[in-house]
Amino acid sequence: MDLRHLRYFIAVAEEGNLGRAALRLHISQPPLTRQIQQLEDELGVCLFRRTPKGMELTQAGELFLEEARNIRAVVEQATERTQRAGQGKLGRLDVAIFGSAILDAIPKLLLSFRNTHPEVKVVLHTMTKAEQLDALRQRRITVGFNRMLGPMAEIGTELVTTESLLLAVHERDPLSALPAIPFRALADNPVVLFPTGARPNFVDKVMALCHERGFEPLVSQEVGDAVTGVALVASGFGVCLVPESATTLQIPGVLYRPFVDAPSQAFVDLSCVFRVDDQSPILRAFLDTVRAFRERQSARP
Amino acid sequence: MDLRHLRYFIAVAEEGNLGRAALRLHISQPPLTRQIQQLEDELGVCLFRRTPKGMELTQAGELFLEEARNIRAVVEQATERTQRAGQGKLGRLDVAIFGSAILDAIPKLLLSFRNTHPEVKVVLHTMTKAEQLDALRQRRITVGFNRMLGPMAEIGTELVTTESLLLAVHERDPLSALPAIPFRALADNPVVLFPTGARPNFVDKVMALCHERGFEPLVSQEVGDAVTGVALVASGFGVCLVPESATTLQIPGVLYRPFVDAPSQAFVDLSCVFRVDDQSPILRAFLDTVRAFRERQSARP
DNA sequence: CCCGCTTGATACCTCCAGAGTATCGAAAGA
DNA sequence: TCTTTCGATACTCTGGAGGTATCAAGCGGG
Repeated sequence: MDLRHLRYFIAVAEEGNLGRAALRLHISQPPLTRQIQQLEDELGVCLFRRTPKGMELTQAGELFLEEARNIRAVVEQATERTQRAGQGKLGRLDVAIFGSAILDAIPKLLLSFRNTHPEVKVVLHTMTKAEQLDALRQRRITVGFNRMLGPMAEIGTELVTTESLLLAVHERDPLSALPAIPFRALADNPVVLFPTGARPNFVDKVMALCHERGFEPLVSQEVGDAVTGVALVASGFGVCLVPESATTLQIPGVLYRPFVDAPSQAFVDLSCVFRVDDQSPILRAFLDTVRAFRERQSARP
Repeated sequence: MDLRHLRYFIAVAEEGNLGRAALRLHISQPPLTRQIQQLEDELGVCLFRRTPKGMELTQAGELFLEEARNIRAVVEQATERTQRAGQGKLGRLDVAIFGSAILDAIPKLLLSFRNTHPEVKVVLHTMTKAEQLDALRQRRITVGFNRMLGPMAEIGTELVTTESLLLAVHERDPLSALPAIPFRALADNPVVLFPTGARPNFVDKVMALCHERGFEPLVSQEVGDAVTGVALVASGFGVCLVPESATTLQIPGVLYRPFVDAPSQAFVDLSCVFRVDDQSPILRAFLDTVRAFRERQSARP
């Protein structure tokens, strides 16, 4: 049996007459006769009463008509859903994020994607950078977010946003009296650094900036993420270099200050990572959203 | 799109490899390649990732796999149900009965049919003989039950059972003292006759039997059906000729007696009627049940 | 009562699409 | 580097879907 048989059968049942059905199907009457006979033979069931007035459905035929219409509807729905999936409008997107990155850009980005692709289920996974790359290779995630990403084989990156560095200081720290901090202040004040873990990371960035200026920072503590770092600042562990978005964290006692001498490399990027060979339409749609987001950001800084 | 495409697609998805899928489908690999390409072109969606290891489903492909399996199941179920309908095992049978015939044979018959064809919904309609014939012609019913049926154009009959005539008498009627009644007694006792309505009927039968013996029955009342007739006997209206099955009506004060001289034509038949041109498998199955029932009846009288 | 119209069925032909054979190119493993 | 395994392509062939012509049966009108 074939979908053609069903199409023909429905036409004959609805027209009640081979000639008119053939007309509607844009074929001639004899092949239609044969296709209906073939269908009946294959089912082993008589579907029509042949009368001089036309074709009348038998009881079995009436039942089969319902079934045939149902099959047709199911097939149509299946193709429609598959096409939406093929356009990246239906499905699932597994996204990896790192501990404290959910501060500013990522929620906005995910919200924007959700608005344009309401039928895509976005699943979030918290992972370190190394775990993200592993998960990408195993296809457990489709896209990851991270900072300080170097070029990697098989992995593509797309910049989300670039943030300048700020210094988190305690309100009772004398530095907080200054509206902007000179970078060298890091040589004399204990600094909380993050994250520990896979290199290259934010710590390297800060160390490089200091070495560039010919001094060694006074490291008081290394922690896992920005939230912990700012918490330690609140407890008097010293100061902490954080990306702009960390200012979302309003912790009592902590103030954020820019650098007065704004070093040219005192910026940190947030990018997303994905397999370069991944042609998934959902990923493509997501990357489009990322690009649109970045353009909107740079348009009104 | 074609059911063949779905079959091929499912095979490739399950084997993960064109070669093995082709083997399983008993075709060679190149046509399979083309059919899958065709399916993808038609949907406008990429369903597989081609890798050197084989064919991996994309996300859209996975969704379509579920849909395809579902379609296959729906089609299978449709053919299966249609085939059962074609064998008369699934569907609906509209049956006409007359007022008081539901006494003995018909309930047993319907019960027996219900046991062998549990998925056929039997719908009962109460109709007079003339209404039954009309309804048959308009296909509002498939089979009817009645007595005293002559040959009719386009209508076939199948004998259900033949019952001998009994006389219903009141227990205070002197006739009730006799274990069997002489037929001539009808000449001297008031008789309740039924039914009124379309000829030929049971009344004609009784009149003919009397005339055959050269007397005219003393008619006290004509009524519509056996139940009313027996009720009148209970009220002292006289005697009433009834078919054997009426003895199921156990009304206080009414006794049933056979005729002592059992006239050879003192039998009345119950038949079913149907369109001779009706090839419906449910009707055929029902008529088979009727024949089997009659044979069982005549085997142990 | 016959003729014409409508209905589905049959015979025969044509041609396309699905299936087969041979072969290629790419990637992974020995 | 060579071999194996995978999918893709080019070419050919054949079965079956579709077309034309025609038939047989039943109904309605003259």
